[in-house]
Amino acid sequence: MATSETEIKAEKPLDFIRQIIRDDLASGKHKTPVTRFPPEPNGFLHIGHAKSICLNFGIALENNASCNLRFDDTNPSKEETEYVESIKNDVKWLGYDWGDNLFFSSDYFDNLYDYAVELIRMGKAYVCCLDAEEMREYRGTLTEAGKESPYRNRSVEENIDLFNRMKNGELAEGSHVLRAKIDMASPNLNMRDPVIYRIMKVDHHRTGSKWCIYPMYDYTHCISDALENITHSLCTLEFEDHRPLYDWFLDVLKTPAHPRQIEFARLNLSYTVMSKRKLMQLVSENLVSGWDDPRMLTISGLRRRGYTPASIRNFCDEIGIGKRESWIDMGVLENSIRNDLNEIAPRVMGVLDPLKVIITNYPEEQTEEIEGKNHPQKPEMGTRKLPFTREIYVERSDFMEEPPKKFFRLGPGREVRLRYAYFITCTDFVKDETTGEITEIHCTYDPETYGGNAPDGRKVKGTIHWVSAVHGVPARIHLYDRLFNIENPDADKDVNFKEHLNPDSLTTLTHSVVEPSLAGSAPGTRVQFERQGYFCVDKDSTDESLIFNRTVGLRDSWKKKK
RNA sequence: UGGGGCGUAGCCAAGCGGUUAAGGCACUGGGUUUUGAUCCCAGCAUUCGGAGGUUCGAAUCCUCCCGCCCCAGCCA
Repeated sequence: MATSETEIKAEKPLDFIRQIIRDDLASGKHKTPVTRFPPEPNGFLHIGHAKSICLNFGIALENNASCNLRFDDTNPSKEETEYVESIKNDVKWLGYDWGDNLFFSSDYFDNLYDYAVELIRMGKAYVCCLDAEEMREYRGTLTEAGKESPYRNRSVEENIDLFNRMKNGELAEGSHVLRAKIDMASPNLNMRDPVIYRIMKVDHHRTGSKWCIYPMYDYTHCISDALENITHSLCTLEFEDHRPLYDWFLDVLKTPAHPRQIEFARLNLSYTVMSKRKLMQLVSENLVSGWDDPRMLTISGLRRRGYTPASIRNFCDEIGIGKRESWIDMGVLENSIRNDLNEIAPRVMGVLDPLKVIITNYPEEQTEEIEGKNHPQKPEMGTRKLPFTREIYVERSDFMEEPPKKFFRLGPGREVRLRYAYFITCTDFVKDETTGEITEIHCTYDPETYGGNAPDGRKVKGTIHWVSAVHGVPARIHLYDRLFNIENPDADKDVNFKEHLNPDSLTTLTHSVVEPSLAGSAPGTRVQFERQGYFCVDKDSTDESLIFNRTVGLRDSWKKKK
């Protein structure tokens, strides 16, 4: 087992980042890699973050190295402790461990301040009094160089004094910023004297009221990486233009280490949105039930939906790491959870939309205990007893009054197998003439077919699932479909993404009946309802009121054909 | 029309001057099956955005062209 796994890993080609790391190790540039996952605590983690988490922690694991969890908390106006806890929880749930390496950018506020003073002393930074509007004008455009700020050549002393007064809260928000002195004519806008500190008279979730100036991302991130001795700082493509700035700070400040920033493409999934802002909007406008709504592609949503950590890790592994902006089909994610659940989920029977069947030749008071396999390919998963009675429920969709030829289920005069039980033949049905609804069907069973085989060798094409009407346990079932009804809800800039919300993304079934072995199932329990799909007991489920969430349906080639 | 990136099948993605251009998803056909599931087997790019060039040999190197993405927050 261990051998075959390592063989598989050895065969799998390395992505370009792992190749770089392998080369850096081979050349002796680094003894061991150190990575980091740097979320901003301003929202919940989603499947896109999982890609980054699996990359960074995965590299650490493969190299027996460490990956730091660092909260990038430089903007106290947007960040909250609540998110810190949810993020830690989600990373842990995904199966990763940062050990003692839990950090916050705010841990480095003192260092960052000292480095800023050093920049000023070197004549590489200055306090600028341009307001936001003016600064934009001075910055120039994509095709025209910017103009130098009139404050660009203040003396070191004046800059030190002003920066000090910024820090001491003597100056108003927006009135002054500290800027790096680089090159207003650079074709890279990030190099046109970027702001490195701004005044924000806001309490910080960790440092309280200690600071009223806060450092900007570009300045903070590279130095934080250097202070933590990160070797490879992995981020998404939009930061490619920031790399020269990343390197500039570290070169000028001569930090003890100079990590290498490498950019990779972020994950895009069809039929969903991935930006934290939009997810936040869905939550705050109650378009979903919360961050953990099972339709949300947040880690907590996927967890509640029934996804396993392994399935998410496999998914991330499968989609690979590259620099092309790609769109992954939702089916790939669904496939990864099916693959995992197919192996581990016990099979059970549950009738989502019940239709009563009366087996007219079965004794009224009789109950038989029929044995069902918990997994047809894995006898080690054991068996369970299924009570069989004269009245049972079957799936409404398993009966048709006028079935087409290829319909291998119940219809007038047709014979099917009840899974693990008997062959039954439909003899009659009752229909509500006003609504046209079939209210019950009558069948006879063949006592010779106990267990599901006919001694005379006769075959049936269909096997359907069932639950005893007297022993069945009522349940509420949530069926989920994609949250949006078009592949890319963000594509059209003129149409709000919310216009594309799928009105049928949630279907609640309140009259479902499941087999009695499921009574009292604990939240988080995952099963396969045979012929239906994989389901997970919802966190709000109780012994009195069972709730199942459909994680994903089974592949259905019959539905496809229709 | 500045700068930085990216183009291999319907969707991902290997490939790193000499291979029949990996693999997965999807799709199609067949087999097994007491889940129309799973599993198994087979098929699925004479061609790598386009055009030239270098070379005995190019998806891989060079040139030009085309297309797409990102950048003008005191957000990250």
